[in-house]
Amino acid sequence: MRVVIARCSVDYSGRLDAHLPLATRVLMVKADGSVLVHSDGGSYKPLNWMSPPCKLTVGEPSDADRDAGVGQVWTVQHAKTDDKLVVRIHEILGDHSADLGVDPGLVKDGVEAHLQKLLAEQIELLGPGHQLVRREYPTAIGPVDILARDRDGGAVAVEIKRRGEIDGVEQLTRYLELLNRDPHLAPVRGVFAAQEIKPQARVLAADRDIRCVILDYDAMRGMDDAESRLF
Amino acid sequence: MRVVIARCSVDYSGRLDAHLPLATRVLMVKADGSVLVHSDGGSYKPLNWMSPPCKLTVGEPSDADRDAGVGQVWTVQHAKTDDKLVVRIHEILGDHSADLGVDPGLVKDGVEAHLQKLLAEQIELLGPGHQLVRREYPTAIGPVDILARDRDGGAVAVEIKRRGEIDGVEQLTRYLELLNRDPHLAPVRGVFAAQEIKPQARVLAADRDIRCVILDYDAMRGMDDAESRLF
DNA sequence: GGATAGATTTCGCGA
DNA sequence: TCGCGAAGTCTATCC
Repeated sequence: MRVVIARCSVDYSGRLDAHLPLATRVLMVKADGSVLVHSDGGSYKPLNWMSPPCKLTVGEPSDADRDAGVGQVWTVQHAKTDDKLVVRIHEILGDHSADLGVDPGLVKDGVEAHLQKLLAEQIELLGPGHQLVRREYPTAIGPVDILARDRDGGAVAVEIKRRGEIDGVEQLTRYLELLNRDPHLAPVRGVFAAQEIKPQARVLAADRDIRCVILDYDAMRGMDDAESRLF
Repeated sequence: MRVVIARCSVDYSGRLDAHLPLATRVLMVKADGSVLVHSDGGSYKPLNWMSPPCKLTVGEPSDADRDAGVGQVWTVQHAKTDDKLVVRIHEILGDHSADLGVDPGLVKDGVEAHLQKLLAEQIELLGPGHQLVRREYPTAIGPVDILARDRDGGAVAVEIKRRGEIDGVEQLTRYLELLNRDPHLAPVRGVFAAQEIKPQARVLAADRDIRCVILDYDAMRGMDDAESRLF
């Protein structure tokens, strides 16, 4: 890892063209050759970057660049596409290197998979008498998050999202269309379950006779802990 | 901007919980207090981070932490949510600060808006005799990118993407459904226009009788330049 | 300010 | 490798 603080201008060409005027920025060069150009603000996203696999070449400036005050030119060429990042460095204010080694990596918890697991365990949240058929019920266009039966034995397909938006309703609609072709299942009702459901998604779901269920993650997790303690 | 190279462990809690074991990493502290934790690989996305607005507090380690070799503890608390990032620093290998000033910002070219503008100007790319009605034609669920008339006066709704995927076809389908309820417009045909259209999107479009048109951005831009030079 | 659509999205999983 | 869905997505735009 090498961190350079420099006055520079940057040009990217590839999927789009972008230009950064001359200013002082932080250049981060990673061991795999990838380069990030950061300013002192914004979010975690760099102003410009080149993703690996790519190759960094340091070259001399052209006469025109030299006259404009450029000291060196970094060219970062992507290995597989024609994406290219060119950094024209006018002045280096800091240059620091360190050997970081391989990172042991991140441990995560709390995503949609967890919601799905919890809802499968607490399937009666869909209503009294509901029973789980299975998680990830396969269809021709991909698995439905949960397939269940209601108190009367009717099939229920559940799509789970952290945030319920229009896309999720569309997805569930495609599944329902397919599942309803199966005479062993039809008629299949749809349930759209999420921690939060956007108004437009709610309207679309209502229009398609899909029921919306809000999931309380903390309550479900609490229930899970309580159950764990019992056994 | 402050860049610290340190052996540290990191814990994030908020929308999820995540933990990074002890290793050497680069910590970037921006002027707005936001913090990025980078390893020597991956893409531009940090292993962990805290977005502004937030506040960084440097504190003494607890006795247990001190026994484990922790020298100082950074707590980065988000100002509006209860997201929190805790960095336990065992050893500082480098600490560099620089005043970057405000960045003049990025100049972009080549996005969807530009494609839409170019296609509106070169509407005959849809076929001889086509005429533009308007860009961003409003509907109840949002504006259609382009509404046009074909040589026979039939209405044509165009959805434009840089990369054409299933979502775009779904979006256009929703628009068509609405537009076809308007007796002044119906029947409305659909055109899915993109620089590149994924096979699955193409199949779905064909199934819904939506025509696919590939846009050659360079050619359209060249045409635009040529027209500009004429006037 | 809330909702929506785009992103040089990136990331991870499964076929 | 490709395709698809999720993301602590982030960000700009529009209402």
